[in-house]
Amino acid sequence: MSGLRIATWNVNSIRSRLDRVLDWLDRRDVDVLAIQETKCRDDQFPEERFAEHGYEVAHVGQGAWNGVAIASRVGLDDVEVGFEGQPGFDRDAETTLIPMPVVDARAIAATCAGVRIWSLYIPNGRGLTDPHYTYKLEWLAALQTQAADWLADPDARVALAGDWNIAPTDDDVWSPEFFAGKTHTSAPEREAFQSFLDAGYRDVLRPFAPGAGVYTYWDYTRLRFPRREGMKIDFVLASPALAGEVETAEVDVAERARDGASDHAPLLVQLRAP
DNA sequence: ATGACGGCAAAATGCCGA
Repeated sequence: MSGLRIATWNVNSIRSRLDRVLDWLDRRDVDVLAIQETKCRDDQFPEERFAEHGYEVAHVGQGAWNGVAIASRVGLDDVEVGFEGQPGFDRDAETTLIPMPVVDARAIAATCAGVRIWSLYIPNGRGLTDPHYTYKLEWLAALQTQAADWLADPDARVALAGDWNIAPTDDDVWSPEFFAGKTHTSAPEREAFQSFLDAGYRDVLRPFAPGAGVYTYWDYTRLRFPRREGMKIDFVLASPALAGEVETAEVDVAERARDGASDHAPLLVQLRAP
């Protein structure tokens, strides 16, 4: 019996990417997939198609934006939408007097074969002086507070999987200069990412793909993919116990090369057989 | 100095993305 295969993928619309996502799950023999940017309401999510391929799905959607899900063929228990203290964002704060922050569909959890999986879509930030940037940092701080607690049991098997919208080191972007003054590489964002590592979480990919030029995202424009100009912004951060079970991890870059691909490639993690 | 691609929708232009 082989070990669990866990993946994360920002699919940039599950309705546009449905056939290729299902095909990828089959081809890569994936047990659990954390999905981000489903871009649909709960009633629009194609659960039946996933069921045909043997997967149960937990989803929380927000229409055209955001949306996260977990698809599993090894059980899907204790589903949790959002995390305690998850901040909201007020889209109309600039133009309306009454604050109306909305808790975005950016976090969902489930326990699959004994692993607590979080599918996370960290806010983009937009610009260093944008309210969305403050929101991003608050969101990460609130998540870190909870995530640190999830490590109280040293045997806890926890995976924080998703689109972190942070490139933690200069090796993780094709041009550090290009991103100077922009989001994703700023010191506060990198410190926020580091705070998860300081709490004990580990980037499960880096040991298997060290150094520069390992990316999970390439902009659709400017021929970024053929020019190999990408960013490493998708991560599976694992608790120490879970990280110790990892046999190998890889970015499926070939999936990004296909016609009609998401701008993100999937990240696949293979655990050792029990 | 802005756009490019791509997706979505109170849709044929505006928004969001990183």
